[in-house]
Amino acid sequence: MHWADVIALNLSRRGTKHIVSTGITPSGEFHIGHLREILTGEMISRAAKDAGLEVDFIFIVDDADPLRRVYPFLDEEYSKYIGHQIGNIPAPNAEGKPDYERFNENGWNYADHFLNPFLDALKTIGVRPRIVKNLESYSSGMFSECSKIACDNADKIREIIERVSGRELSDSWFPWSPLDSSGSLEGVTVTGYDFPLVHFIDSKGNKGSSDITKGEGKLPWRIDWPAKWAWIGVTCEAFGKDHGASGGSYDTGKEICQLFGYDAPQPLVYEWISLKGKGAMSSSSGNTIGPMEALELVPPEILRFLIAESKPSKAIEFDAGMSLVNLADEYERSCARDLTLELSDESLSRRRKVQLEDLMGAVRLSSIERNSKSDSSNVSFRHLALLAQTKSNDQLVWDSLGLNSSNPPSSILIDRLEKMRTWIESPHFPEEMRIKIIKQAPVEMLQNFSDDEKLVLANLTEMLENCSWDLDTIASCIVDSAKSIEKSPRLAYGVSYICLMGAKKGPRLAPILVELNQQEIVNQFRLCLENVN
RNA sequence: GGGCCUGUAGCUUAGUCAGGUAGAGCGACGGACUCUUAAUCCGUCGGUCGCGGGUUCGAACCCCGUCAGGCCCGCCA
Repeated sequence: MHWADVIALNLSRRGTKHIVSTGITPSGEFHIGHLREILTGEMISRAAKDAGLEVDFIFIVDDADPLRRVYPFLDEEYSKYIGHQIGNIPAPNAEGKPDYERFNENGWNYADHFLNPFLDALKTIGVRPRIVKNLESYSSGMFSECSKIACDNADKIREIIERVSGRELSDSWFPWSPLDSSGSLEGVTVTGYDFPLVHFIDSKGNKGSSDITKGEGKLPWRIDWPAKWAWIGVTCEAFGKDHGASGGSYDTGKEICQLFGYDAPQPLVYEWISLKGKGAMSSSSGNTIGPMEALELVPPEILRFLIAESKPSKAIEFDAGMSLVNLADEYERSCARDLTLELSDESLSRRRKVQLEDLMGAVRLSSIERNSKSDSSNVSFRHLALLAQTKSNDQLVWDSLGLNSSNPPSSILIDRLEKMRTWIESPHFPEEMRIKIIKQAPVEMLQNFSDDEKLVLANLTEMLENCSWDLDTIASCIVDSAKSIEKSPRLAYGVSYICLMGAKKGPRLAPILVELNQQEIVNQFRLCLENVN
């Protein structure tokens, strides 16, 4: 059974109504690592719906979190906002400076600045969660009840965190972080509690009080999280392995949640996505691929497939080079198979059955719209990469695929071709996929030619020189150059590939040659002929 | 120091919860085809399941130890 279906099955044992939650702090540019958080949750939701459950899928935006430091993409001016809640400070402009104008005019804040493009990207991959903003939730009193319980039971919470995480909390620790008069959560020391007020002294020695029912501060993360579960009614949440480690925030949250009179949600821990050969994704080192950038290259259903086919516990190494080709082709191959039919075979081993079920689940969860047929283009990535490189315009590609006005290309295929062209232009496109005629064939390969191959090369050179330069003629020249000495055309193709591309195999030749200059090609063959002996 | 996750064919991996002769895809190799293009079709090769012990009639799976990579135990999501 697919991993998402396994979770759905567990959920069905707990009840029929569920709230599946995900959450991210928009403290900087999103990257595809964040996509795993959202997609994992979305796939669980979809699987749960498929299992007949009623599901609400939400995305909690942690815009109540403070700005931790001045990130490399920010101007030094942001240092004054350290400790301030990211939903309450201006967004950076192109130079990384705070954009006061937009902030004052229409409230364009730091969190939204990073969040909104991500939400757009989510739309294109078929993810439309209900958005819950933390800052709003605090100020509208959604956290009030849990905040009161937390403050009333500060000792119990302290005990749980110290025992479960094994770390010691300072004497001044309190389960509420008040905002000081300047709007900062940092350097504030709690001095007393008298519901609904938490009294404090800030870093400059100013005293003040924070009303916990009005969002004049927030719960620290380890309490904030279980409080969300409780007030929202979260029954399932997928989270990164950092939270999932034993003694981590899920473990403490699970117990703290009980104080709120709520059972912790069904957990699912997922691994990180890293960039192949470059280690973990990190915005500061520039070692990152944003969801938007990824979606320019990768068709959305294939990005989904990447997440769907990997078990959450497996680390994913993302790579926009050859791995992408293989991934996309595997998706196409899988779509083309009739997995239901294959599964109906009684003689299948249990193992084989499980494999087919998982694959079927992955394909099902990869389609952009739930319950739609798989978003297959029926053309392999490899094939499309060739067409995009050898055909100068889209119409020629459709012609080659046998598509015309009565049998037009699908919107998926049109989208694929557009992305393919972007990809080919990008530095991510793998060299081994790039079609290019080399200037000089490797002499070593030429000198290993058999007598037959030499003969074919001589034939071919002469035939190409004298033929008319069109598709059919070129093709028959190649075939005939071998047939004339009663050899398989394969031999002639092999010879041609070595001379033109330095490899034993290659893409179908005639359509490529016809785009090139006849005399240059002939000259190249002639040059090879001189080198064979 | 304490804990968690991962380690299976060249690559990606399934199988580990419920122990029963190691499964798959890709690649590679061989063959067919050159009449939709690195395609397609057919076939072959490929694994001491990180390592060492233990339990068992039987271990990739359970137990103990060990090595390697990653993560958490810093209010950090």
